[in-house]
Amino acid sequence: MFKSDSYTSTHKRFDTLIMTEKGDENLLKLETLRHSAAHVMADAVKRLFPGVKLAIGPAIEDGFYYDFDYPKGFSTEDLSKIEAEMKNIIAAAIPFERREVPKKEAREIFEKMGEKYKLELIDELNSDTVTIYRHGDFVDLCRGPHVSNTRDVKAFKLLKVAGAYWRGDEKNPQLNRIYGTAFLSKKELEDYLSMLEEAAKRDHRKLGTALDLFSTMDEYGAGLILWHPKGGRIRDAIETFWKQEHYRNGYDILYTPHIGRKTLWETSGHLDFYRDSMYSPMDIDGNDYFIKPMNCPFHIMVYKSRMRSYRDLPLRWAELGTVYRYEKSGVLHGLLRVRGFTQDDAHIICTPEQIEDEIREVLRFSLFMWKSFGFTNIKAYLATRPEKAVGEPERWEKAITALKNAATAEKMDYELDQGGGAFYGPKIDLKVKDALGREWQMTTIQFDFNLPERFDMSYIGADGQKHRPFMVHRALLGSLERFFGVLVEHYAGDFPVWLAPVQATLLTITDDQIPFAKKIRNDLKASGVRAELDDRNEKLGLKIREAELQKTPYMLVIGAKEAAANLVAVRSRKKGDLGQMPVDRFIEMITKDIGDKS
RNA sequence: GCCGGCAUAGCUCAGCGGUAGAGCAGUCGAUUCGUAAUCGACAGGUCAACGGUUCAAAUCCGUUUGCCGGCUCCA
Repeated sequence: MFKSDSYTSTHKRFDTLIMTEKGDENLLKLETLRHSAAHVMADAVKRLFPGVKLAIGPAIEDGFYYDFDYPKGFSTEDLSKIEAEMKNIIAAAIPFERREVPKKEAREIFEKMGEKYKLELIDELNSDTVTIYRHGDFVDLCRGPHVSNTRDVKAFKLLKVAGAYWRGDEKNPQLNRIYGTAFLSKKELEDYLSMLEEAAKRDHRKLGTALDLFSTMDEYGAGLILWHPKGGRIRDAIETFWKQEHYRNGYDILYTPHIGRKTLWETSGHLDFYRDSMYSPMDIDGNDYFIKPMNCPFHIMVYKSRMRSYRDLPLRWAELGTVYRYEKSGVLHGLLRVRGFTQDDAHIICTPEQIEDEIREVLRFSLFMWKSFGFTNIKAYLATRPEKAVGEPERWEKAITALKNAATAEKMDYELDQGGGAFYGPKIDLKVKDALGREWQMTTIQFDFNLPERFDMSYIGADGQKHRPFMVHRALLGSLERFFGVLVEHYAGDFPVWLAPVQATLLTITDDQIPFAKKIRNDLKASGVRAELDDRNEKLGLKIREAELQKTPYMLVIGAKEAAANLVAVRSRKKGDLGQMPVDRFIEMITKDIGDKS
């Protein structure tokens, strides 16, 4: 017999509870609720679409899904039908019941229902017994826990249908997934839905068109980006800052080619383990050349261009290196997943004694960069040695210790991904949270025990002998394309003054002020301010509206009064009308903004 | 690559078997205006491409290209 769930029965109705920011207990409740919502949805789907087979239906970070085997597939219209049926099930207030049964019995139950995926799951479970949950006629293999009654599922919404492979493997049959979300209260559901709307409004692809920052078009190829003048301005501001800070932090800057001979990629091993991401070779004078998917082999060639002494180390070589990698057509996404992109790459080559300090410096530098771009919520993920790996274990140990110590020294909490490192070295990744609380993986600091071996890199130590250096790859922003995409969404296109493509727009009221406005614009430009003049014969209201829509930080209104008194009337996008002032004072003000990165 | 959806003017979208539409943007003209949209005229399209069904295709079918949502969340 089914009996009432021991977990859920001791708890109150969930819809009366409020989820707190980090309450583990509430998180558990939320997961329970979502998982229960997935069951209710599966029940509704089985009622509406007989013959559907169930796969899996877990709670996920912002909701839940259930995978169904239903060859016809679901349409968006089906979602509202399913929602309506779910509401019936919820209104019927059916209790959830839990039962622990021997595997054999579970097999019989699901065999009778023809649930072949469930049978596969049962066979894989290690324990002798499994738990099954039931509400009404709906029975599912499930670890639980669940809410006590279907009526506890109140605030839910189905969001989208999608294809998904059984167990995420493209060789397996494709299933139909329905995504939904559920919250403990209606209020939280509404907040979540409006967050989704806000995210859609901030979509960098939309803003990219509206603010004329960049474009992608099918005429010249998928996953390739054109940077328009305004996007170019921002990128230039980023790159200028990036270079300046790299020089300040002891880096040198390299420039390396876009293509390289086959032998280089053979030596590096890329043609063995990275070929799938590389484009076909081109023939040049009978030799195969490949477009680079990474910069490292070239940096190593620079290293090997002459003998290196321990006195030369550490070497910190950075490059804004544009690489091309094959990505499956279906995964391309605006600026966030592209086929050609510019990494803010660097390689640090150093002695074993230097790695602790070097890693700590990289981490510190990285955090400084993120802060400069307005990101303060950052998490670290440390990945250690996988089973299959190259490099001596002592080197791995030393590197992991250096990564851990650096994180501790920078007071960063890190999550440990045991065995999650690449075969050639451990790494620490940083994920940053944007203004909407979404997490993006950006920075990576990665040891490499493979390439120094393959290229036989060495330096002469104090003992006069050859030694193998340590090599670290690192990208702080990741790639300029991806970083820019995240930046656009983070600021919703409303860039701080130092990044804004147009920092000040001059707005004339009548044609009479054009000569004066031109002079002011030139003064601003001479002072390094990115200024534009809107001298069209249009009303002030229209010019202001358009400058606002372009998210220009400052508008300088110039009418007869200003021209006569040699003043500008300043309107700040953030603070509104600031009144009249001499140009010099405005330049002082905006220069301070630029310097403060505000 | 696979599943599903989508592709109409520069942008946002309507039309869904019977000769291509709107708003914004553009061009021209009028207006010279004080803090989020001045008025009018004009121009703009092989309805993504190719093939098919039909007396007739933007509309129905197929292929290709591109875009969008997924395919990593594990009873």
